[in-house]
Amino acid sequence: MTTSDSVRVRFAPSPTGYLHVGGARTALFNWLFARHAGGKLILRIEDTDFERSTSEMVEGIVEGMKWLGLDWDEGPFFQSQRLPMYRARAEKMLESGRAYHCFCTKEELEARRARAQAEGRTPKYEGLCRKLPKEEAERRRTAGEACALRFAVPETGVTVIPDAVFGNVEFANTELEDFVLLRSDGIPTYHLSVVTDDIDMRITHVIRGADHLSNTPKQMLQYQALGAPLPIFAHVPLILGPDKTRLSKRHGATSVMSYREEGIVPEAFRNFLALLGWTPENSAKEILGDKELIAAFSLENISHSNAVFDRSKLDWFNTEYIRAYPSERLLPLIRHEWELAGLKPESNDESKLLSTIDLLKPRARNLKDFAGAFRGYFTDDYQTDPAAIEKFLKDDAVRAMLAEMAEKYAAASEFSEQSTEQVLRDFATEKSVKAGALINGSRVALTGQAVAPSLFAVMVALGKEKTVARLRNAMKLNA
RNA sequence: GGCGCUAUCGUCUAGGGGUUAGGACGUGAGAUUCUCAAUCUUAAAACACGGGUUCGAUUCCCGUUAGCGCUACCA
Repeated sequence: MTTSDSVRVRFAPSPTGYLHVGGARTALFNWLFARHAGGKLILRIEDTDFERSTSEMVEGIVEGMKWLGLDWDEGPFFQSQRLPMYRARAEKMLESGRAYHCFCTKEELEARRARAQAEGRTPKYEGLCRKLPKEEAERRRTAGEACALRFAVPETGVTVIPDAVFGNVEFANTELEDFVLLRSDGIPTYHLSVVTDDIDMRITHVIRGADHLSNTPKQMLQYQALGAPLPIFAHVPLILGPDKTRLSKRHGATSVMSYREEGIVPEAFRNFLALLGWTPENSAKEILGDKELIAAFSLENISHSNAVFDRSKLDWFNTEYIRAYPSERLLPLIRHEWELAGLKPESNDESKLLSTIDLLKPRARNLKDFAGAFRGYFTDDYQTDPAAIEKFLKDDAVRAMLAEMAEKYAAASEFSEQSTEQVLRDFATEKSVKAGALINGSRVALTGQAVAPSLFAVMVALGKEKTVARLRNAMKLNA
């Protein structure tokens, strides 16, 4: 057995919300680590909070991972289906004296917490029921009195977490309270279920958000109580919004799938996310495909500080990826955008669509551009940008000349980039105007936009018929 | 409040006892004149603060401040 094939990591979201950006980054890091090590990634759904967990959210998480291209090797496992295992673990800890029954009611607990707070003391479970004689606890429990199971935290000493990212992090045991393992309804809390599952699923590396760092001593104590080997913990700094507070709905899109809806290409999003909180060793470039990301990934290069989600950098990655994508790969994504925008391309000729996409993609920043600014390349059902008219077509004389020039094109036997340019330049000479004026005007008349690729390439892409028709129509384009 | 983590350009970061503190995104300027959201050139922009240690600290230590996290019979 080599160390590499023994690596087992997990992504363990709770289905109380869609797959958000932070969760996606955690999933990505786990995936990169597993693939780098040739290990396994396990998907585990932490749905022990029945109140808030829904199956739609499970689907949403799966959908988000698939969109990002993150595949897993085992699961999804559902904690809700593993309840007996948690109870068995809890029972073991009760038997070994590391856990005890607590009969305090929620109300009592809350009242005491409020009082502690009011008196300026640290609100912490005082261990009232810990002092209960075993026999009495057992008697009350069998008599049917509701009770939770608490872990008996050592009253002295420190628990030190050897974290692969942050190094040794120490917590005094006195700071920890006797946390609940099993709720009075028999449902495990997070603290019990993660530990149980991570042991049972033979997880070797726990890679998760730094928000769990403070919970980790509670988990370490259980490993010790259970005599189980400790996994390697690696806590990953959090992702913040532009105002440096934790990324949340307030900041707009936090669901991964909303980025697909915004026209982001999945690889661009993945690349962007990978570089949020991690930098590959001596790598000058930032555009990194999955293979490169996997090859370079290591826990050591994860940063210790939180990172701000920078939308403009995401947009840059998106631009780079759209440009680099072969048009064959872009086409299905663009078709999705066309559907959303209700655009039906007039041509069914796929090679024509592909060549038009190739022409356009160096100027695209977003998949939506193909259904928005570039609409006129695919359908006659488009609007001319008034600002573009204002810029290049407000002169009646120019518009009239374009209409006149349309007839030159109609009469032309050849229709190539060279010939179309020749026609225009000859016509400009004939009219004693600058070719540029005609070119800029034509651009607006032909595409509805002030920005486009080289005009003659555009003409060829549109074809003779459309070029003529749209130039003839130039007179009607009033600002 | 307590505990924990963190602190390099606006943002992501590299670096590390002696550096012109490097790169990328974004921003400004210029070039191109067939447009620009393309391309090229270029500029501005950072070691949070205060004490130590040291010949020398942005780097190591302590403190302060700030931000974030945890502090539930949520996960």
